[in-house]
Amino acid sequence: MTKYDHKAIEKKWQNAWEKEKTYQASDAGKKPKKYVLIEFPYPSGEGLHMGHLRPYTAGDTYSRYFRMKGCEVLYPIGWDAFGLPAENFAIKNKVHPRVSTAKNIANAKKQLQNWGISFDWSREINTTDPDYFKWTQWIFLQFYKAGLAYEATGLINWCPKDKTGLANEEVIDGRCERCGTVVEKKELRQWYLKITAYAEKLLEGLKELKEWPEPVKLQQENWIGKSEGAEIEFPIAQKGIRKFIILHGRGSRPKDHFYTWLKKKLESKGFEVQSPQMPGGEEPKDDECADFIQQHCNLDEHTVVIGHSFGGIVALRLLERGARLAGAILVATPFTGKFMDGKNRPTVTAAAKKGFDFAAVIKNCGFFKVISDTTDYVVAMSDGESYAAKLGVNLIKAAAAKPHFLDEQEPELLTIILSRIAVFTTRVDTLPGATFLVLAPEHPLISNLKSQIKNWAEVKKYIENAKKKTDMQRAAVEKEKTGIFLGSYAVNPATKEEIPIWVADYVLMGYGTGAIMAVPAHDERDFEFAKQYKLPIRTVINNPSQPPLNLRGGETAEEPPLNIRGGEGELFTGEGLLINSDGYDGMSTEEARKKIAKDFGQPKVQYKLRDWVFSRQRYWGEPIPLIHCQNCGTVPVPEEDLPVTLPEVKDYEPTGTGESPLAAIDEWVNVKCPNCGGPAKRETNTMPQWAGSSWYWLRYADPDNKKEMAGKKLLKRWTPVDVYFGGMEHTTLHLLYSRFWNLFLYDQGHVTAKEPFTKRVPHGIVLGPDGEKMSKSRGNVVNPDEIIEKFGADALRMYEMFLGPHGDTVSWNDKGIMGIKRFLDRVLRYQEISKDLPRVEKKNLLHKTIKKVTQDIEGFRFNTAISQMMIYLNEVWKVSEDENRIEVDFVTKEEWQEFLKLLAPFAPHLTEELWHQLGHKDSIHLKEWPKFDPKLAQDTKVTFVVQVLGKVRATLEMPAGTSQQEVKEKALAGENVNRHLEGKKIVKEIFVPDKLINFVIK
RNA sequence: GCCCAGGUGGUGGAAUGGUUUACACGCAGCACUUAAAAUGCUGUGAGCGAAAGCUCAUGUGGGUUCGAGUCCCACCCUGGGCACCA
Repeated sequence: MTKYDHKAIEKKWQNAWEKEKTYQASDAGKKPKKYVLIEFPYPSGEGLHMGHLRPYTAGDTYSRYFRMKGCEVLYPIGWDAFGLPAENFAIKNKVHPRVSTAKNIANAKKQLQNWGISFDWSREINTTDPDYFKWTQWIFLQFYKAGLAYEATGLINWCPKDKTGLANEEVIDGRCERCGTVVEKKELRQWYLKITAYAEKLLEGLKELKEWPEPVKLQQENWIGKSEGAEIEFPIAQKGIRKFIILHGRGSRPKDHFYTWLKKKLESKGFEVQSPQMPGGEEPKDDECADFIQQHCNLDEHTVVIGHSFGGIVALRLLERGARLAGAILVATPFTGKFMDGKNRPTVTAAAKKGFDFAAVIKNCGFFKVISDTTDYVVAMSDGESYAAKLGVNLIKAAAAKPHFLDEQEPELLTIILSRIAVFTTRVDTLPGATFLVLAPEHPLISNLKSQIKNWAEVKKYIENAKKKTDMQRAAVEKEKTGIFLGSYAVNPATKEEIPIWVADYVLMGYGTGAIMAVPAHDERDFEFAKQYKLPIRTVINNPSQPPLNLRGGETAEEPPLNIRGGEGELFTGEGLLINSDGYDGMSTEEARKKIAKDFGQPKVQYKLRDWVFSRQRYWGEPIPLIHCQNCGTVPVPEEDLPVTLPEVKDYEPTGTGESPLAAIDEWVNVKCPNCGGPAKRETNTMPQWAGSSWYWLRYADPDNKKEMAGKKLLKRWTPVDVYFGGMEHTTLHLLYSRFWNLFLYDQGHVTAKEPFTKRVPHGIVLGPDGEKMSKSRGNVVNPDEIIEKFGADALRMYEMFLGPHGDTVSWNDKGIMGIKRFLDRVLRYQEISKDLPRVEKKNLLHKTIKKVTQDIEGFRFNTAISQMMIYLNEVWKVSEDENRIEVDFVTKEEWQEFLKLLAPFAPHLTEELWHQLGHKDSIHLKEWPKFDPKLAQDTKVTFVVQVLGKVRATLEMPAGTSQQEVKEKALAGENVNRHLEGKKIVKEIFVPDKLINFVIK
């Protein structure tokens, strides 16, 4: 008995396929295209594992099937080779990541070839290849030019072990996705991609993805987290302010910038406003201006001075001279007199350099607000920070509509000046029930209120503690809510009542406005908080399942409303009719939402999705192609200078200070500004690993293009990807990022398909034999290469698919593979021993098998396709004791060849070998896929089930299509059936053709 | 807590509302062999029975139906995602 020498045969055909370029996809030709994609691997030092094998084999089987179906199949492969492991290896062993990566790639490539995967190797790509990342950088520049890449300082997730910032999506359960370290919050200047600008498009696009699994779409939808509601502003109760004076900046006039707009806004709130033109024009002097104001304006304890830029210096000068004011608001003031753009403004600098008598300034002023613009590139944030500290307040950071607050309208400024607290809510209808406000500990307005906060030390302690807690700790406390009263009150715009303002860490700065209106009677969290601190709970919606309350909320007309004693009341979060809400009483919650939003707020849509932190402080990534020039600000690297490659460094160690190791390479960092030729510095942050994988499928279409990311013609030929195999774990990472990039590139006219992946097929995880996740530490890792050594690639591939449905998590079972091995051996032996023997046709079974295998491959039910082929072989393979004495007929050569073709996508090596042994000279993998005749695929003989009262009492073998009458007659002749019918009357008869007959008796 | 997916023999799993347990593993018996391995054949949900056959079994409890693993309601458990998102 011959045994299948898998080693020799598999090698032989792998070499032949490579030589013949059997799987190369043609850019030309008339065949319909089919683009099948798997998630390209990270070439780690460990090599590829079972987790790679499963999707790659599925994609391979699928691709081979469509090739035989007559499609031009593109099944490409590449390497996602930037990333931390290579860099950490470099740090440890002082080997350049390029070197270790190349070695790992060579190894992984060999593995893939041993697995017999039919990749088109001519299109192999590598994200670390400068010819590739040139275009990754180019795409970044398109984002930058479109205003979708921006730099900002913010609290970001920071991994202390990897010493780099992380995107929101990379934090799993409060831990770093890569190394599992608890993530900290760190304030850093970072690059962001404005994925939030695409939130709506990403959400809308999901609707078009008809061939995506619902759970994947749902998970993305939840991640984007759209909620529709309203923003409402609560004015802070401030008594005693009657007048504002607006002091303009250097060289400006009262009609410039936001001044006129602000004046009108403040006047409409009933304040008196003066906006005088100060002397000095382009070169104003602070003392002259102060003189002028003192002469022309009435300054008193009811006046607040707003100083913009140079105007801020004048304001402080006035206070220093003894003017008494209610408050001073300093907007983007260059306190140190230094400018980031390098330009000279001599009088401003001179005025600032004089300094101030802070003791006098503080003594004469009720409150200070120091406001800096996070997008300012003229006045440094540090100016604001140091002066805020000297004035004893926290700096208020605001995003100006135009840098340095130069726009005609600056809404954020108005909010700060008026001390209004904006809240976002999806339940505007409950506004009359808002009995207090809660700010997040990071809320910028808190420092604003400082002068009014009597227990500042306590508040400060609370805030600092909250900031120290990680997200995980903050969420873990869940049960007990903590918070502290700020001593200030805001006005509920609906009830006009003054309600207390609290700080509590159950309110998150990152969502909405970082402040909420608390409606304890109708929100679970607010309810808990109110109970804890005995705050009033006012019912404003009647619970329909409870006895109705009167419109004032009491049970009888005489009873007072239900908002009396703090901490007492009921919670109801459902819908109903409004009560206790004056003009809104009796309305449904739905009606009230519309009406109250119209009266007191404006409609607003909020998303949970945050912008994508796009910079990493590491070496082994694509350098962000920007240059910082003292004169021109941030300048993109000209496209003709791309790619910006990585310099050689001695040390790959991250600095840990928030700067990349690249920052230490002076000869790389220092460049000439492409704009003005002056001295400039390169951006030293690199891109996250997700960058290279966010467009790679586009490059496969046109991998050697030197002029473009990918040519339109070839993009049209190949994209979108028809089927994308991959893991659930990428749903809110790679898959979302890729859709974002593709949608953006589509909007910019660079790609031809709006959505990148027509169909998404998730695969299950392969667990170890113990049912646990395979890991070195558990010692349950099954190495695919060892299995191949023992059983061959065909057996391994088929067994992986046979283990269970493609989407399910499966456990590897060492013994099970023998079943597949036996099957393959039997296929081989069948062909051997059936030579020169008489043959018969098994048409029905063959067509049934063709039908099942075809439909199962298309439906990704590879396991049942394999079962059907086993059934076929079992049926034709019946040998008595002596193998040479044939008991059952062999099928004809024609039928056998059809069977081999069915098996070809699953066991490519064996079938190719047998195919050639039958005398063929060409590859089985390019032969036409068998067709089935639906009539022949049906059974000629069927088993009828005879039931009495739904219970099986007999079965009948009869030809398909037998009439009800005939079946009934035969059924009633049966002994057992008769016994159950005895003495009863048949009241009903149910007949299902070719299936069953059921007698209902009485 | 909320949102998904799932729960079927000793095991992996199969099953358009129609014989539950296909296919495979494992196990048992038999054949071949001096023997073992390999290979082949037969059997294999549980209980009762000599057999014919009967009863009970798809997480639990109800319901719809001539008939439910499949549809509906409630609950339990496992896996995945989100998690104070206002």
